[in-house]
Amino acid sequence: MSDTSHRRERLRERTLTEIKDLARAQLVAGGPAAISLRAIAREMGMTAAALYRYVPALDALVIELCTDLHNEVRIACEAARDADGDPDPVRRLLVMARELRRWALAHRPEATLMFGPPLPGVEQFHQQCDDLQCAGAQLGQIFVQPMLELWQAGRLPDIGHVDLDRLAGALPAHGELPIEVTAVFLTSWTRLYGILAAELFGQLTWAATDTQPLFEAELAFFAAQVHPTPTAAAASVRNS
Amino acid sequence: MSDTSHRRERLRERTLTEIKDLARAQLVAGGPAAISLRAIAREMGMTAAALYRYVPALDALVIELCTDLHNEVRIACEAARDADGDPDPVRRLLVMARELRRWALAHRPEATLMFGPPLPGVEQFHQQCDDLQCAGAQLGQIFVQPMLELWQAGRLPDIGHVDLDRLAGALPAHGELPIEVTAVFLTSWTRLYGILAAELFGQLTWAATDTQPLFEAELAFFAAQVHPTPTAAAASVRNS
DNA sequence: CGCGAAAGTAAACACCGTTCACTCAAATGA
DNA sequence: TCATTTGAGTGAACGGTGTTTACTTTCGCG
Repeated sequence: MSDTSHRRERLRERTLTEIKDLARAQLVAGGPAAISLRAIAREMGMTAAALYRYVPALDALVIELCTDLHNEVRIACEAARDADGDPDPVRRLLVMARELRRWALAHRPEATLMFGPPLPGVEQFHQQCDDLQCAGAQLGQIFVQPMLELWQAGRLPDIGHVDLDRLAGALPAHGELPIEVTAVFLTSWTRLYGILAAELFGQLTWAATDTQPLFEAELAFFAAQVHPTPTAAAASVRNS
Repeated sequence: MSDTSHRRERLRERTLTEIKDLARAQLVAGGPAAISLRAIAREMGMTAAALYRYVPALDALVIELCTDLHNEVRIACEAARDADGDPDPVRRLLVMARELRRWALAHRPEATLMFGPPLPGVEQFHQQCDDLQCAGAQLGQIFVQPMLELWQAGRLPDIGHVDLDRLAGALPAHGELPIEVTAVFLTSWTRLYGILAAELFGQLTWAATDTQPLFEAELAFFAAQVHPTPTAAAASVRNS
């Protein structure tokens, strides 16, 4: 009973992955706005209405795709980190950040969907705060974790001029992180995000065409700010 | 002859501003994707086809709206700067940056349109590099200018770890700026942009709900990096 | 084999951008 | 002043979108 039922489910899941694959293909081909249920159905030789057996609405499909992408880039960063092998937190951060940028520029439409503004109304926005940002938070966590290690080792950079009291009042409930780690993470993350998003969205095409020097400079700046451990780990600033 | 013709032109221009006003109202109400020619025409008691006497296409209308918004925020920043009156370049930069953030958060849909990814295809993207980024560049220029003054006064912050050679190879032709100024500008601009865009796009709702401490920290950090002039101007770090 | 649930279809509704042929009024020139 | 040209606006159509509803078909399970 469950055997054939499983076959059913597998078929269903296969159809759903086909839907998501086609959605991604459309995303790659024409950007986030080009994702269309009718076009997916057309390509699958089906009616658009049939897709509603698998997806409650277009928004949900886009959100799910967005979640998958967050996981994909997180796994890519983790893989790059593990492939490098260096246990030094700073080195791990640099490797992951570079992989994040590499992935984003190699998958611009996907990155635009992930890091750009949420598409339609406000519902999806809140959804992003709960469901998707779960994946988004997981992506952030792999950067938070090495910073936490740095903090535990007393190597965390000084939080420049951040008003910790006010920042502490603006944190979500689930934050069990030391406020210093949060401050350093947010500062570094938004700096990298700014360079990446600005390039992705063509915000500074009038000022520069290659943001790699800026990105590397932020990485080097961060690394230089980390308090050196007496033993080694000062040579990890070097590029890969 | 030209008298009546002028009246005609005024009427035409009045209609065009009405179109753009309604487009902006839709933008405010429902985000960039909610801008619709048919809805504008409906609200004006006209046919959608009639709008094509005033606007070549929806994309062009959005681009023009975007240009207007860039000018509007630039003028707002200039006004804040002039209202403050302090001639110190650092002080002017801080005032303008704060006004930029205040405006963006007070006009989130408009800011999303301006600072988010370009909506449809790639054509608009290039248009943004030429026509719109003309307005975008002007917005950037009011921040470049005080930095240029700082450079002339020998007070420009040290460009952290930016690879100036590589950066110099990635600049558009129209750049007659000293490379150090460009480097400092791009670094500071992308840092502020990152905080602003991240908040606008809900990218770190899982990590923080108020980015004001981060923004102020970046400003303070920049101000602290400026080489002090022998006379005064070190007290201008204070908030307004 | 027959039943029932799941999958898929067809049609409709309400939108959207855009184009084309057409009307109508107003400004222009002789 | 009168005919003409120009511009604004209309109506209909084409092709596209998301979504819902009622209906049909298919297929696994008892």
